[in-house]
Amino acid sequence: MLEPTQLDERKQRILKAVVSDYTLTGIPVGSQVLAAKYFLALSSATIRNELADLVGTGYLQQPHTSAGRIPTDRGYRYFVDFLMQPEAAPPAIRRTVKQEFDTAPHQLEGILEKAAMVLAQITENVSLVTAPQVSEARIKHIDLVSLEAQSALIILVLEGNLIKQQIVNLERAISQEDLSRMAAMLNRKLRGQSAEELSARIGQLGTDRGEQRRILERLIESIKNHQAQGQTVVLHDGMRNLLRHPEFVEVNRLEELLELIEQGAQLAGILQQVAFEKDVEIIIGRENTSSGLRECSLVLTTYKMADRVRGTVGVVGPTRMRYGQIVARVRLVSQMTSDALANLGN
Amino acid sequence: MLEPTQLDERKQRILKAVVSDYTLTGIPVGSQVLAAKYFLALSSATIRNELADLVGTGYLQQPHTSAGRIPTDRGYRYFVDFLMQPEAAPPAIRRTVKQEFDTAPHQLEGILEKAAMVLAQITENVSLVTAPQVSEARIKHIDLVSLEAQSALIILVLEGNLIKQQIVNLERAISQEDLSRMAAMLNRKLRGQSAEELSARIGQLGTDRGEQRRILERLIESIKNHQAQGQTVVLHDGMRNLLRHPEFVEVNRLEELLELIEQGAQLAGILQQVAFEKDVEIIIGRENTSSGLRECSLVLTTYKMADRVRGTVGVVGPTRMRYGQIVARVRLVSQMTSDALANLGN
DNA sequence: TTTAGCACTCTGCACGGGAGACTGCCAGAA
DNA sequence: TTCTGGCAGTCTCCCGTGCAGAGTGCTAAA
Repeated sequence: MLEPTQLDERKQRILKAVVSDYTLTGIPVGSQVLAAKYFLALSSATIRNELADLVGTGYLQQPHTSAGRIPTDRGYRYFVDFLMQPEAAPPAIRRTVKQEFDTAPHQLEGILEKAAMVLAQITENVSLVTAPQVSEARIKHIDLVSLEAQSALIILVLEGNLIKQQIVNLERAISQEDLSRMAAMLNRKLRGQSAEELSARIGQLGTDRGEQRRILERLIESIKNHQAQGQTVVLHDGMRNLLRHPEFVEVNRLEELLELIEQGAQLAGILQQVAFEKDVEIIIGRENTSSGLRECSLVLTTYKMADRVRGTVGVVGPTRMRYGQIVARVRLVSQMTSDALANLGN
Repeated sequence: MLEPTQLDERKQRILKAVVSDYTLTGIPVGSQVLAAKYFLALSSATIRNELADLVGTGYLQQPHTSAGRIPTDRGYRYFVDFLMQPEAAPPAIRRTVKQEFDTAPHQLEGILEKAAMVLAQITENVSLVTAPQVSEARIKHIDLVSLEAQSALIILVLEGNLIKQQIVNLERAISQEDLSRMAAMLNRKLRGQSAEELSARIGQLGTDRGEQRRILERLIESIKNHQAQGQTVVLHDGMRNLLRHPEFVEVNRLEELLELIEQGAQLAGILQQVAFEKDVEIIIGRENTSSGLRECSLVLTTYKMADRVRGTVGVVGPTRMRYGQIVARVRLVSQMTSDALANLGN
């Protein structure tokens, strides 16, 4: 990997200035601008030499001969790893966020939707939020509802008051009374466990309880299916914000991107594969495996519930984004989300 | 209102040809094209005279002096009311739709999501689907789950296996056993009623059951709140399709439109106000009250559950759309949605 | 009432030239 | 050795021009 020592201090300052200026203005940055705005002690000629070096080593590029410089993906990466400093969100923003979370419903999905909405708003980009894995969530309550035609509805109340439902077909019609009794029994035995743990536990119900056992098997099976289909839900908001960015005036790229976001399945895969070594993970431009994201960056972090990491919150936008600002705001929303989920209790 | 007799038969045929050709090609239609493609018996000069009349009466317009004609909103309205004939969806499309609905989950929200997805796909526009009013839906099952800190979770299973939840604060902690007993009682008394009917029924529980009554009041209240906030959910899909239409290369309009769709609240209002006199309602261009839709058309119809109209399905797209085709496809999806919901039983 | 012909208008596109921005390089200064 | 001023070169962007093409409206004749 890159070492910060690869660039001397002056080159670092110049790279930082180019990234900062370009992310703000969207205009390629020339040596004169740099000299005037950032390096009063140096002449533009000196800066030109440094810029040429930075182009040579792949941190900057030139759209055309007589244009200023813009960062390459590598340049952004260096900036993000070694030069960037998060810009704490201003009080007004913090206040808005707090207000929004205060009015969120006391329930997992509502909170995540709120998180997506707020994050899109304060970053002016597209927000992404993954819902937790169902199989890892503890079961709070099980209910069985009799439907006509020999089938029943299984209702699972999970941590965060998340509700999952599934229809099971039974061999014979079972009355609501019997189902309620069964549900009461299941509640006594299974409360507080996760669906994953359920699989192990299933033998302990005894062989004589054929019907219960079958229902339980269906239940576990359905939860696993949910998982296997890669059905991780990815909430998103703020697509409209994409249109504001000049990099998307060409509509072709945008279409691919919108499709990726609307369909969600591929995104879910990407978000789950992210290795969270640091608190905030940033994926820049061509570092993305997906072609639709080749000119985009992702800024991602996680949120927690009951002290365990449960899902991802983050932002997609053009590679030219104000990383320092966005990182701070993504972190803020992640924190508020975790707090809101903690207030749900268990 | 307009009478079909306002236009003689030849003008009708010309208007129809202009609308058809323009919706297909997107190119303003000139007199020569019309003569060559549609009116072999007439010269272009004759058609020019007719076109000039149609411009004079407001059915057509000219983008500029030396361009062909395009329909005005009024022209589209006339076309839709008197000239259009629905184009039955081809077997391949019908098959896709059927397959998608066959794989939909047995549950209201899943079916509506499927409807939105399919409709977006087969119309290549943005689909809209409203969820039913909660207050009108019959209650299948009520469950109460004890949470820590003197609160409980009310779970309502409604028609279509739609689940609604709400947290209530209690004066004192109540054990899960007591809550379950209470739930069993509520189930016996309230099953099969709608939330609206519940309000009337509340007195019959007797004054002695203070705690139950309070829970019930909260429950009704929460359902009403749901309603009052105009919280009608509007599902949508296919935003990416908008980018394909040449009318949206100018990104300004698009942004307003995307915002309208993503936020949903205003749309919900529009969709609920639609008076369904015919089976399919079409709103064209400036007939829309909302400024974001001034250059869009809506093609809307309803779906049913248990023989009652419960929600709206439809499409938003540019005014230049193939109305005949879209109407047939919206109808198809509406029908399939109603069928799928019927299979859920009650 | 329809048609042929014609002059007219407007768009779209290609071309060209000039202004502006920025560079790279070189020679001289620190 | 490092920095700087100067200068020629290059490329984009913008604007004006001119031309081809499409389509019209009008007029006069069939």
